[in-house]
Amino acid sequence: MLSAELKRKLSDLKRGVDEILVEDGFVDQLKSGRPLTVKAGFDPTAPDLHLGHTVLFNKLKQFQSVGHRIVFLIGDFTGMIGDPTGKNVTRKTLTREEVKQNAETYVAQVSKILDMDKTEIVFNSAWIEPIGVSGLIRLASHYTVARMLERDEFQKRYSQGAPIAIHEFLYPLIQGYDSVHLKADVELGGTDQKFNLLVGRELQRHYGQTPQTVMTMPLLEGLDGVQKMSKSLGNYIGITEPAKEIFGKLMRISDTLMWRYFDLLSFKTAGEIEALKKAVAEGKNPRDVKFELGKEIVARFHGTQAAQDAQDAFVQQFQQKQMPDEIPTLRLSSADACLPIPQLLKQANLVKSTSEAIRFIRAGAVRINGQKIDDLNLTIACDVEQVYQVGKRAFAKITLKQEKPEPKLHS
RNA sequence: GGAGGGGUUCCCGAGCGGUCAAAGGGAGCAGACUGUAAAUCUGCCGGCUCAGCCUUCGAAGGUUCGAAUCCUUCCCCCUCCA
Repeated sequence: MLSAELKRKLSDLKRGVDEILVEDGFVDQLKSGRPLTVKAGFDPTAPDLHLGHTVLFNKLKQFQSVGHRIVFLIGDFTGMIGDPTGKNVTRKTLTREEVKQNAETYVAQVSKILDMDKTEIVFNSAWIEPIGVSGLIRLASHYTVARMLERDEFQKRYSQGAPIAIHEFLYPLIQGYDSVHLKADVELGGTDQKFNLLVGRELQRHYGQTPQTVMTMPLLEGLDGVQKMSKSLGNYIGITEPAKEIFGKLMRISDTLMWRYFDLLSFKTAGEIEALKKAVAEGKNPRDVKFELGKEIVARFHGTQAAQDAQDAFVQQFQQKQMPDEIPTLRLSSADACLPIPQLLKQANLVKSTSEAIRFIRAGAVRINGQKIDDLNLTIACDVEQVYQVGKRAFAKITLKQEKPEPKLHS
């Protein structure tokens, strides 16, 4: 029978988790009362973290705050192989310098969530390289092809006759060996990592260790609400983005998705979230609930004041349709006394091309000083400061200056 | 080693000598509506000195008045057999 305290610990740590393997083992570990070694591995490739990544960090943070030992593993060795999960996208091999730099960026960003003073950062090349080819072969002897093929991804590809390169088998093995080396008690990963994480258990058993507890965290959907959040799909919110940007993006997610974000990103208790749901069901405007989400997340990365400012600016700009307080000011130069509007917008980077500018003007999306314009041939005179707006979000205060043309040298 | 299929604009995918900057769908963007939601409707969706011109259909050559479409060589991907 579990004590009440243990039960509470367990359910706190289980919150938001997709799956725990094996829960009984985990309970035993918690019972022991000793600090657990909690491992999570990361590719050294993409140092730009987004909210999707933070789901995992939030969980690490939780472990850390109750006194467990966090090992932050940078997979610089495995990074050279490439995880089979993402099909067979060829990865560029990184130099040591690049890996180091990426790692530093990682640490800087993660420090918004984790206490880095209490976090150990390790690189798996440190122990994988020394074991050499013979070590690798010995390692490979601990696992069978049949077991490898159990992996969903491999099975699918194998039965479809799609290629599986041998080196792809090595990834889970090495990742598993990391757990052996670190004597990990718990390993966290995304649900897509389940297989790899389980290999770690298997290998630890072979090396006479108690198998680690595997905890998988759900993948956070991106802004579109369907595909997982990822940089390459462009449906992400980066944690280094400006406060207003994060706030604005969060406001644009659908009401349904909002609850998912609450579950995976908010530090509110399950009870608090339930209460919000109930309030909305009883007629509270979901927008206001979304405000709360936005503020909490922005505050995490930019502080409370910035969060409040972001909300105020948002209300002003979009609800009251006023111009934002801060509009970037630009000074552009022109060889002539005036410049056609499409060129001006392009030079100001409000549009990608003059063709795009023309399209926007035709669509009625361009305003000058709040006044919609429809004249494609409009030219802008020098020395007049005006506010240009393209679409709902892009603003710039621009003054055009006539510059003397470069004296042309006859060659 | 043998046989076959294929590389088209962000993605999928039609086109198979001129009417092709290239159908259709998706994504994206803008406009309307709103809560900057979602859904829906409308439009746009290579570039430019924009009623015209320039550059795109794996790469390079060639045939032709004219090629994404035909020919040659090369590169790459995939399937089946061994």
